[in-house]
Formats: sequence, C-alpha cells, structure tokens
Amino acid sequence: MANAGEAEPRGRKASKELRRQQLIEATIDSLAKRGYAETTLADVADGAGLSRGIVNFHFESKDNLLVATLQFMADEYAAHWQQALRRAAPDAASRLWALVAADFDRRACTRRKLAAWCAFWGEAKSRPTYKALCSARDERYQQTYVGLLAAIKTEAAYSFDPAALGLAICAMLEGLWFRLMMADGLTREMAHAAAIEHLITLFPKHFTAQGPMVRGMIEEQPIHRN
Amino acid sequence: MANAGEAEPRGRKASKELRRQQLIEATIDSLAKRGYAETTLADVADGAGLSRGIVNFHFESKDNLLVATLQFMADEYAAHWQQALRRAAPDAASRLWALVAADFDRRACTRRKLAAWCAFWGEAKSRPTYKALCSARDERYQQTYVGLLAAIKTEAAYSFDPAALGLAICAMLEGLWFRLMMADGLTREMAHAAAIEHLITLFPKHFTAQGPMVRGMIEEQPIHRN
DNA sequence: ATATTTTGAATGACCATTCAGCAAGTATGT
DNA sequence: ACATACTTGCTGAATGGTCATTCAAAATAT
Repeated sequence: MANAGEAEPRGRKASKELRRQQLIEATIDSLAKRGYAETTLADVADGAGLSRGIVNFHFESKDNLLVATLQFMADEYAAHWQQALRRAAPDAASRLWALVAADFDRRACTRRKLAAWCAFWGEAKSRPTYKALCSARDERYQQTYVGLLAAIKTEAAYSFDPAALGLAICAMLEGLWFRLMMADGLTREMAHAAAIEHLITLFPKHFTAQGPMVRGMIEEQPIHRN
Repeated sequence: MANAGEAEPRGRKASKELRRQQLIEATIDSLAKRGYAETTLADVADGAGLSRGIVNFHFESKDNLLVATLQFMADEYAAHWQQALRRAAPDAASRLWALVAADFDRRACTRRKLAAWCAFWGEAKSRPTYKALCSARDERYQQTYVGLLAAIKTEAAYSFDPAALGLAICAMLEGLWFRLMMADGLTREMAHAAAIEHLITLFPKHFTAQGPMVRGMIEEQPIHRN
C-alpha cells in the first residue's frame, strides 16, 4: 500500500487497489454514457486505457466489477451525507437542511453519478445483489430523516407522522435526482430550490428561504446557511 | 376489425392488432421478471406461447417492440389519470386528491407495471427515444399539478411557489413508486398513506385525513372520497 | 531468476435476425 | 359440393454478430 499523502505510482507500478479503483471509475463512465445494457468490458477497458482482458484479471468477472462499482458508489454516498450531518449545527432543523443540501451538492450530484445510479436502479428489481445494496443505502438514510422529523415535531406544534413524512421526503429527493436525469431544462440548483421550498412549506416554524431557524432563536433572526 | 363487444377471434384468426397487444403484454412480463438487460425475444415469444420468429414478423425488430411497449404503457397511464381527473369533483382540492389516489390505484400500481417502468427508466438516459416518451409523460402530468396548486394557492393564504411544489410533489410520487419496487416491506397502501400525509401537512387548510375539503364548506364537514 | 501484471488473439455462448417452407384461411371456378 | 389458386400468419433451423471469458506469451517488476 502506498503511503497516504503521496502520489500513487502510475503505469505498471500501480497497486492492485489503484487499478481496481481506476476500473471502477471507467465503469461509472461507461454506465453513464451507454447505460447498463450497453456497457461492455471492452468499453470499460478502453475507457481505462488498458487491454481487453484486464477486468477479468482484477475482478474475475463482469458481474463482480459491477457489484464492486455499486458498492463503491453506495459507500461514497453514505460517507458524503454522514459527513454533512457531522458538520451541521446540532439542532434538528440545521441537520435536516444540511442533509438536503448534501444531496444537491456539486460533488455528489453530477450527471455522471446520477446516470450510473439510474442504470443500477433499473436492474435492481431483478438482481437481488443490487437490490440489497440499494436498499441498505436507502434504509439508514430514511431512518435518519425520520429521527430528525420526530425531533422537529416535539419542538413545535406539528401533527404529522414522522415515519410517513420521512418516507415521502426521501422519495421526493430520490425523485428529484431522477428528474435531473430525465427533464432537460432542470438544473441542480432548481431541484435543490424545489426541495427547500418543500421543507419551508411543510415546516414553516423551522425554516425560511434563508435557512433553518435555531431553537431558542425562533421569531428572531433566521440563520443563513450555505 | 371485430365488432366491439364481441370476443376477438383466437388462435390463427387473431387479428394483427390483438397479436401485437399479446406480444406487448408478454414483453411487460419479461421486463418485470428479468429486467431490461435480460429480456430476450425468445423469452417474449415463449411468454406469449408463440414461436421464435414471431416478434420480428409483427414488429420488425426488438427495438420496435420495446418502443411500442413503452408507448403503450405511457398512453395507458395518461388515460388513467385523465379519467380520474374527469371523474373528480371540480374543485382543485378534490382533483388533486383524485390524482394522487389514481397513482396508487390497484389497476395502475401493480408490481408488474412498476417493474416494467423501472426497467425503461434505467435505460432512458442513454436512449433518446425512451427519454422522449418518458419526458412527455411527466411533463403534462406535472403541469396539471402546477395548475391545481396555483388554484389552491388563490383559495387560501399560502405563500408557496406552485411550480417548485409541483415539481417536488411529482418527484415524490415517482419516488414512492420507485420505493415500492425497492423496499420490501412497503405496500401500495402505505405509500398512498405517506403521500396523503404529505398533502395534509402541506395544505392543512384544504385536506384532512378524511379527504379534501370543498371550498365554501371549509370549517364544516370534510368530504370523504374513495 | 522468479513473481506479478498485462496483453490480445482464440474460444464458445448467447441472441437478434432472416427466410424457406408449412398451415390455415379465403376467393374463385366448376 | 369440391377443387384450385392465392393470401396471410406462423414456425424453427440457419446465420452472423457481439461479447465475456480464457490463456499462452510478453512485459515489467522484485
């Protein structure tokens, strides 16, 4: 393993781990460009600038490569929103706001990544391995929302059901990602704005267009974030 | 063409149109069971109980069959929600309620259909024909929502942006369909309940758990629908 | 020298598409 | 009624192309 902080060796000296990562990136490219059904090992190898047999050497099979790719994207996504959560102010409103912002962050929400997610989603229903990976991704995420919504509910006189709203909000965020793929005129910023508009309308006591209100400061100055 | 109301002829005498429909249904079955990438003409033909060459005889190519299938599903979906709209009471709240109910209606929202939609969605980004058909489906639907939301807004003192909320609500409904595929414990009824919970929380002056309130009757008895 | 990584041609499986022929129906003539 | 020619729907074996996978040899490391 190369020392952290130093550049990895290139060319032949590339470590096994680096080569695998490189092939995973090429796979995401191919999925985004050609879709799941049209993604071939030849295309992945070409994308990585390597020869035809390389994937089977490092991953044994095409299927392994695809699973590893999905695994990587799921891990990366989880790390991203969990970091956003840690960095947010500790109150529920701020955390909720940060989670939504993370979903439309420039790093997470690229055409390339969305298209790759989309490709896996399409196959997930009929491939138990994909389905399990996608479900695991969603479940923890949704539970986090439900927890935050429950906290928000106790802070003000709302009467919603946190479990139902959590499901609906997660579905909305996923749906917005999806529409970013499908609708041509829709931008990341517009989708984020729609999600925010939604939060504000749902929880007028916690959010304004400027951001979340912090408990104890309600009716005072709203805090602007991001 | 057979007389309306009479049974179509079977076997050899089946009309061209009936045969095409039969093959489209078999295609939806195959997409739902095996996913897009694994759907073969042999599987479709077997599913229809016909021979291997049959699809090329009636549709020229696999691609034509898939486009015809997507077209059929899109038309059917549009007819379904438009009928729900016509049958609803004329006020905006009732119409909105009816649209949401239509999305989770037993006829429209079957595992089979959802899975087939899902299969197409996964490929839509990289296939312009699919993308155009899916987008056309979504656009009119979303515009209908935006119109109803604008009407609701004028009826009461809300301050939301109808365009943004319309987008978000459509995304939520699509996302819920999606989750019905992915999350194992989720039922049609639960998803519908989550969508309703959402409407109630967004527009407390128009909806209760019992249904939409009709203008002029507000603060009186809510009307129960469906 | 030995081990590891990479190459790229060969292999074999799978699958869409083609098409010659068969079967079932329909029209016309006797 | 029957026979004949013609049309249409259907079949399934053959074809050719694409692609994952294998592997012997080559290149590069230690």
